[in-house]
Amino acid sequence: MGKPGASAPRKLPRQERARVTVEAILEATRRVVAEEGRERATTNRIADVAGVSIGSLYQYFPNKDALIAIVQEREEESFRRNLDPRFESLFDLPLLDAVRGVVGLIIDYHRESRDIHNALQEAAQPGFHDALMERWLGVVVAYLDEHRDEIRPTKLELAARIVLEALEALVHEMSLRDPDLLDDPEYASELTALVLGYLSPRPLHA
Amino acid sequence: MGKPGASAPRKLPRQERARVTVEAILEATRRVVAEEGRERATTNRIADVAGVSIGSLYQYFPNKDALIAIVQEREEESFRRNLDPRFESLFDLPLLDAVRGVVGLIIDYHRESRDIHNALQEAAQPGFHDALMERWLGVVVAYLDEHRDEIRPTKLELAARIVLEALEALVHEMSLRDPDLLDDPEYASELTALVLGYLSPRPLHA
Amino acid sequence: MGKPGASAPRKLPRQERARVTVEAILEATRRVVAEEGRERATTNRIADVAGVSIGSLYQYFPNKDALIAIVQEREEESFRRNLDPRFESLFDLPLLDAVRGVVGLIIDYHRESRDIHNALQEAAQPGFHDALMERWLGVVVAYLDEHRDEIRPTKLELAARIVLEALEALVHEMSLRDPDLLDDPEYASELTALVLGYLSPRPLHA
Amino acid sequence: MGKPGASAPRKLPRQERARVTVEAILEATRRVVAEEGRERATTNRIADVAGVSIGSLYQYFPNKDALIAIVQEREEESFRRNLDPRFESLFDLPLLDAVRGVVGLIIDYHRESRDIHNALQEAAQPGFHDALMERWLGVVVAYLDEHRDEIRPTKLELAARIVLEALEALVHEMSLRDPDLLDDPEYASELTALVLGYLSPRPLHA
DNA sequence: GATGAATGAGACTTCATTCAT
DNA sequence: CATGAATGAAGTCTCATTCAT
Repeated sequence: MGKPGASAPRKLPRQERARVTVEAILEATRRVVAEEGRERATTNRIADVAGVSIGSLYQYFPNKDALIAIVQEREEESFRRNLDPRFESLFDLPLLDAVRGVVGLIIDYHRESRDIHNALQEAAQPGFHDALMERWLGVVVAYLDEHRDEIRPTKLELAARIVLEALEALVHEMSLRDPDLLDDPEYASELTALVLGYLSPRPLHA
Repeated sequence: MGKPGASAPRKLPRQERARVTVEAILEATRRVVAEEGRERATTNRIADVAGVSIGSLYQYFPNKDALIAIVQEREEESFRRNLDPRFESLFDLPLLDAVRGVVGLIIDYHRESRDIHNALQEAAQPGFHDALMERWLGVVVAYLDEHRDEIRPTKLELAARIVLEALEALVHEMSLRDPDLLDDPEYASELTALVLGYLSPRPLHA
Repeated sequence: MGKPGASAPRKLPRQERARVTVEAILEATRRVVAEEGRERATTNRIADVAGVSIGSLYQYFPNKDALIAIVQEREEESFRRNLDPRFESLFDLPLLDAVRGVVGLIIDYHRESRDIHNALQEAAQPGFHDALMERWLGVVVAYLDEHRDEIRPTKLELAARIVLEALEALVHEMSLRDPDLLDDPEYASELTALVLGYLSPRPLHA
Repeated sequence: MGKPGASAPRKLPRQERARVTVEAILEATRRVVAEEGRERATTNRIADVAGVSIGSLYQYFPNKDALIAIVQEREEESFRRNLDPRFESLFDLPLLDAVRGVVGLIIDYHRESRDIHNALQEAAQPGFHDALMERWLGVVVAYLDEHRDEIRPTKLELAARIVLEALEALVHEMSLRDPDLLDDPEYASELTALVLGYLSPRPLHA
């Protein structure tokens, strides 16, 4: 995973009790990182919030970085499980609906995960963002390829990247700056317009 | 500024010598943060790079956060001075040219300032980004207002925000992930297409 | 023994199963200490190597020091059983052969037990060395007494100590620094010469 | 140097005050290691004994190992300065006097430095012993070479090693076990006899 | 009895900040 | 004013030992 400490728990919990502890630590990490930021997320604080001794934390995680990396992976995995199916189901829809769907999906995603997403992204690590982006990119490229004659751009990978990155950034920013906007249908429809306008074959400056 | 001990130097330098010292410290901070990242930017390291004793640093800056805040402000100010005039000069151009100009401006901006921008943004502090955004927003809104009849969106502030945020994010991402793309005219033209497509009055799904 | 909680198992194993456990722990301790050094010999590691839970370890040994003390005693005991008979059998031989025999014995001893001997000696505890020394000293003194008229020294205890200590030290050093020398018959013969030269009644500087 | 942390102070003291601090730390290390053993020699304890904050310790020494390595080097250096000249001056004397001199020297050396020598040797590091041994070995070999026709051994390096190692070990042991013996002239004369008997050309078992 | 989960004192080290010179 | 020495809270991590199951 690039960074040190990798991701394998140093000891696998055998008893139920231990599984609870591990879970508490992971959840505490998630919360502390999300709510108080990465700087505040000291191992002592995490152990504290988890209601567990510092020793227990190190019984299951080899070091702080590994712990945070694991939380990150889990977050990612969780989003993967939630969003990927919804995302892929948009595949069969016509352009307009597909775009609307993607916009909605990204908005939902940020609504749910604002804090953790944000705090984790703060890290230098590749993070979420990239993983998501990477996986979705392929799907979008394939979709654009299938609808090649309905759209203007020809460099599909570039186009896909522009679309996804723009949506992600815009929603992300808004989720930080003006969260209420996420619930405003007009915002969603403007984002849809942004994407459709970009893809649209019509002459731009006739 | 959110943080304590914000941004006023604790003591204004009276003598020339002192002004030089303050300058050295600020420049050292900038360099260390930009080149070695925020973690490595300890006050002792900064003083060292500045060729100044740690005591002197604290003579002029009440604490580390304030020091960094000031550097941030100065960076911002510097960009303001460089970019604002160029930005405002686009004001008089027709839509197409104006958009092209803004795209070029943002690309230039990131080309020059990747490291420092990036390192500072890492902070939780509002940062650059926002300041820039805030100021430009007004200009863009005004411009859109003047060209109201050439564009589709009616909520001008929202539209301006979408445009600026999308451009900023896309260029920022690319500057990190694929810096060479910043020099590719095709990338610039796609970004232009994105914005024009969004603003364009033509019916999107007639 | 100087240290607290010295050397009595906190609980004597009644069942066969328990005896096996105790044995496994002691053997694991021996191996870990010998092969990985005293620093690596944590109680958890020992329990692990013994294939036993840490709880079991503490069921039979009150603390780490006691555990190691016991291992030490057993090592000593083992050498006692192996070497003492051979040592005592030299008793009846004439001086030259007796000395040769002792030299050979000490060399063998170190060849076999370099690691454990070494690792245990590292401890501040009196250790092996002394126990061995103490027991053998008496035998040597008795022997010298019997051969009183063939040797120069009259303070027999001092002489015995000098002889044994010199041999032990020289072999020990060589076993660490140049182990191959232990197999070189010339080394053995030089050691023999050292002892005989010391004991020899002949005028040294006539 | 072998071990980590090397030996360069991380920062050279400029002011007299700092030099005093550094000295206090080194002396405290020496004392704590000598009097309480290596295990007890924690950096906090050392700082405490030095009457200095833990931060000051780390201002001048990069880590514990380096600190101890430096103390070791200094000890060695100190002995070098004290003993080497005396040792080399024995060079010109006839065999009997030279041996007596060496015995005396080694006894003096241990009388002065029992504790520190002992504690430092405990370490796995090459240590004192070896350094001393190595340097002296050459001198002794040269001496034996010059007196080649007065002595029996022909493998001079081996002989030198046996002599030095035996003396060192015997004196070392005695300094731990029966320190008063170090002041007993009879002990010295027995050691002399040991060496002379070994070197003596007379047939041992004619 | 056995297991292994849990504990927490304490070791090492960093770094923002103060203070004597 | 400038210097840099000194401080110590706080962070990461280990490991002997206890305790619930």
